[in-house]
Amino acid sequence: MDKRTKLMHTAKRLFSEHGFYGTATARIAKEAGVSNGILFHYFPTKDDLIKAMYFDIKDRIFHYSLGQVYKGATLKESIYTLWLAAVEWNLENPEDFDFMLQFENSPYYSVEIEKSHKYVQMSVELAEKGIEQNVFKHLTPLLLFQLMSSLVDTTVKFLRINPELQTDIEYKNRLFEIAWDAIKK
Amino acid sequence: MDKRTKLMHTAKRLFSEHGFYGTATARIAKEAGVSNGILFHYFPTKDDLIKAMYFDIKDRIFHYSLGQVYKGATLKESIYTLWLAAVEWNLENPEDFDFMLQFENSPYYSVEIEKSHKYVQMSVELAEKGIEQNVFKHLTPLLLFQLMSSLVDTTVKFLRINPELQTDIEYKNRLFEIAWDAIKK
DNA sequence: TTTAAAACCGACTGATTAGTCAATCTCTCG
DNA sequence: CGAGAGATTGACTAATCAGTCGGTTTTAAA
Repeated sequence: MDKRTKLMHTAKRLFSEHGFYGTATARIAKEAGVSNGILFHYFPTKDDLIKAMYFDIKDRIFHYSLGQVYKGATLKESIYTLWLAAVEWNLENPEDFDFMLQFENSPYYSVEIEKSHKYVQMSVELAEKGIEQNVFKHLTPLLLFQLMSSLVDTTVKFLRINPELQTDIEYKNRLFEIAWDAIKK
Repeated sequence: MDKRTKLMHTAKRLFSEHGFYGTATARIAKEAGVSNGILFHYFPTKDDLIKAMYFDIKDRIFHYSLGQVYKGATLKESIYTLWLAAVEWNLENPEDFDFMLQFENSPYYSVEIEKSHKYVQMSVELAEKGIEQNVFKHLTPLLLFQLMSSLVDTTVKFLRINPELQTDIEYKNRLFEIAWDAIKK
């Protein structure tokens, strides 16, 4: 693993545990087993590191989710697949999840940053389709996406403190129905 | 206004704008027009200040919301009233809203802290009632509350970037239906 | 009026921080 | 091989930070 990646791994762990505030750059470098200088070689400022991590995580969840949806699926099937992919990915990557929550609710974040990512763009297109087909409530597509996202987040938080339900696919289906009922007409 | 309150007001403004990380205690004291020492007289550590602010905000939204629900209301009416009260309070107090989002998604936060507040306890009781009456989905009451909360947050974020909709009560009712559909059986 | 506690001040400090820099090493490719 | 670019080091610094402290003022009750 190259040092840039090592740094991001360590930073993710420390940020999710101690927050942006509680994590010194020197500590990140030290625990990553690299020199202090190399951190600033790859990420000119601490903020750059934080933002780079955000885009990296979004990229990975995007590719993970996209690989799951298949062409012939109905709209509900596609939404279900994406919902489940997001839930499971976040459960399997708790540090990424915590990092994202912190980032998206910090002053770093803005709607512009959100909209700039392919993952969001693709989801919004799907929402538009659902509205056209009269399957979804007639609301702004971006809002529908944000609603789904926040329900995913809440679901993940819930399953994290109830790990015995994580393997119960029947229960997960019921949790999906919450999200589906929220957006469907 | 006493200095303790002044400090909390200023801290709220600075935290919501620059984050916990980006706000120095000295700056809070200076902009509040009080001495540095008095901050640590009232709040022994910066963390104490942050936590005190959290409980203060929860208290205020609790009293605001509770004043709105009336005795004879049906379950749906009560939920609607609480939903609307939360949405409007957050829209009218954007700094409190931003602060809460940051706090609740930071390492400061835990389920224990959440459950410790009356506002949550009362909401959970309402959720229990709805489940018993077979009006709500049969899920953990706390989960139902958390779902509602996150939908309120998403709604507030949405209305903030679409201010022209904030006075449209018809539109707000449609937004409420999202939340209602999510939890109702 | 006395007294004690609480409120208040702001200069100060020791620790910590993000970021720099001059030097060395490693890799790649002509 | 040789040369240039990128990778890497870690000691260093200037700034900043949370929190302290010795002393003064205000408050309120006795």
